[in-house]
Amino acid sequence: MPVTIRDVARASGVHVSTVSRSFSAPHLVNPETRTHVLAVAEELGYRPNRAARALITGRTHNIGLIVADIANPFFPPLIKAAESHARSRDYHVFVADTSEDAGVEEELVLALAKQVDGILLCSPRMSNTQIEQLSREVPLVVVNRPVPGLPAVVMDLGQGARLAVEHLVALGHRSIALLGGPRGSWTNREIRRAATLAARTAGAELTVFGPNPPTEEGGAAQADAIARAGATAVLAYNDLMAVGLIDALDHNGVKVPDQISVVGIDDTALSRRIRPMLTTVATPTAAAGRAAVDMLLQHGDDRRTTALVTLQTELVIRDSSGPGPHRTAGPGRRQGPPPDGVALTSRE
Amino acid sequence: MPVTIRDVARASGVHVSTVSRSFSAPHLVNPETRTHVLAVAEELGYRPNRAARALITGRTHNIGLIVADIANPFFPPLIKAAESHARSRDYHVFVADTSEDAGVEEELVLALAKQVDGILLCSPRMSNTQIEQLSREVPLVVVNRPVPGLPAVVMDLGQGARLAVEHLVALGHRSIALLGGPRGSWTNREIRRAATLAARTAGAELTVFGPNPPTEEGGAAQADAIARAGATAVLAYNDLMAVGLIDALDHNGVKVPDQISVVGIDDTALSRRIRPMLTTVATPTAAAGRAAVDMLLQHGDDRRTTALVTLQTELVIRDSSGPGPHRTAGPGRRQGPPPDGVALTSRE
DNA sequence: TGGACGGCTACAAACGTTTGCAGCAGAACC
DNA sequence: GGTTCTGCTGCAAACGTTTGTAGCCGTCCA
Repeated sequence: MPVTIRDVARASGVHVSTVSRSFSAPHLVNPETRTHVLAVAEELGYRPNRAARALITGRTHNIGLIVADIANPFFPPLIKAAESHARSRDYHVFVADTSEDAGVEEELVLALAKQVDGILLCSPRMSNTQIEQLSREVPLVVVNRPVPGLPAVVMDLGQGARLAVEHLVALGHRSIALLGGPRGSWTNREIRRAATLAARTAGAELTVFGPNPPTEEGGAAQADAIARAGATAVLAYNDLMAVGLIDALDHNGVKVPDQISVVGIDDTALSRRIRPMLTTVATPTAAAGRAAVDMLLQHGDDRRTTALVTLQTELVIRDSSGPGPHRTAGPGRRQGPPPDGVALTSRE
Repeated sequence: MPVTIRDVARASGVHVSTVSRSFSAPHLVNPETRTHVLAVAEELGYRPNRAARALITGRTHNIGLIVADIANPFFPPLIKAAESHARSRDYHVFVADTSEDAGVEEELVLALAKQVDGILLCSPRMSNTQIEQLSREVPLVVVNRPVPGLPAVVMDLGQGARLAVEHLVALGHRSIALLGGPRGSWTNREIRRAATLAARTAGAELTVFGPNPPTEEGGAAQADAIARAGATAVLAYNDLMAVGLIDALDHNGVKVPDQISVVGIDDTALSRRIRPMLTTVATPTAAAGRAAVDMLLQHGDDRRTTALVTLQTELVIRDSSGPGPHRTAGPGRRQGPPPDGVALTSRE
């Protein structure tokens, strides 16, 4: 016995269409009538049925948000920001988790397609062509990967990786390991590309270890290989892997940063919580969530015109990176980007 | 130009009702007809419009999941488990975040009410009467709080707090601080009740510091007061606060566990990542998420009969708790519950 | 051989909205 | 005083499904 628009119409002595317009087209109805209708609706506790509305208007006022792994600390701030931003625009958010599986990803997009006005696809593992294909079923905004012809929000991790490598080289490291992320990740390729270039430019050697699952275990698993290879510094695909690596190194008696420097990526909450505090590349995840929602909601051609939003990253220097064997006189290692607090707040 | 049931009907030469039944009531349609219809539907890429289905059946096949703070590491595993479990039963999940605000909480329940078949209300900050009132609008399952007459899933944190206090007393602590959580949290009251009782029973003194926001800052803020009060051990409302506290103590030159022991609650991923690794009360969050979904989906009277599910907690002893001043001969502090790995997997 | 029945399908109403169109009153204009 | 216009409201169709009912045809049993 939920109260419908008809109940409100009856109780306020007007036609349903007038009630409808009182809500969705106020300028078409007499102000007096409208306030009366709204009062009655309020009293009856009327809430429009969005399914019915969706049926006729074709717009659900829902959006989908698909991530690889909710439990990965990179995503919650993004989800939180996207959800809250969407809600402020009267949209609700379906959240789904693919468990890093491209198949599940596709399935989820298809399953959600008819139920949402668009989908935020975060860090997809599918191929570009698959994504393009799906974008014909439902509007898509891709996060953390540029897909030709589709609106996307990416972090400039090329720059981030370059900053990280330059930082390590400046500290005196010449043999750097890149702890790679998952296969299929654009971010991973981008980091690899930029890090390789930066290392070559700076005259350092960079070795890639991977691909690996983007988890602590993935990082830990490469600890031996990296130590054995004689690298004195590591750039990890993300904070989680950096943490796993540091732990495994520590377990093997290798001290960070004394013997090996480790730099993470993402600046998740985790990076300030572990010891040594993690030097890492900060990515503006909350801003990315909001930007993606904005792109999705400004429908039509606009979406094409602002097709790619690139957000800046920055290096946050903490305690997990220290002097390397080739250290020359130079700036103190604490110099560089502003201290944590400032960096973190100013990024917003 | 999305393909509807009518397109399928036309293309396969049958009536729409036959198409509909081919999907939702297979036994009512001739097997041959059905396979043909399904083939045509597949070929056309037909996906039933859930809004339309919801309109007529009254069931949306969506559920709402409302949490206090997505970024709090306690919630992601719960969300993940709930989402995946719901999806396996062909339900999709709206996730929303209240920012620990009771007002937003109510608003969200109402906003979601018409759009879902039920809502999982996690760690609500509202009053019981408010919750009961809302449950007349939409089926509710409460997590982390028992509400009379409503189905609920709770963790036995009374037991957890007791175990923690007994552990600390066994280590020789007689002056214990309880780092309280947020006002309005049932869990907080429960912990307080059980810890107080356990301390009294064991002949120890327990002082409550709080309420506090359930964040690192909330924990850090009480570090001075706790140290000044001369407590030698602390039981914190959650891991996040424990971490903040440990950090602040460390910053003041107070060593954990040498000078003060700290025990957390929740066993979030964080607790194994920080140093010292956190002794904490493990809560089965993933199991809670699944149980809550199950309770919600077994509609009708059943929901009443299994109105309260209580999940067991257990103490996971790690490195943040150590001997206190009144240590007597006794079991080594490493004894007790099984080691991490076992405890963590067996809990599932 | 007639009737009952069972298996299958078509018909049409309904779900709760939105929205183009028509109608109506009064104001404004000439 | 007629016409046009404006502001408001009612009417009814439509959105894409589900589902109760009725109809058809063939089979079975007596």
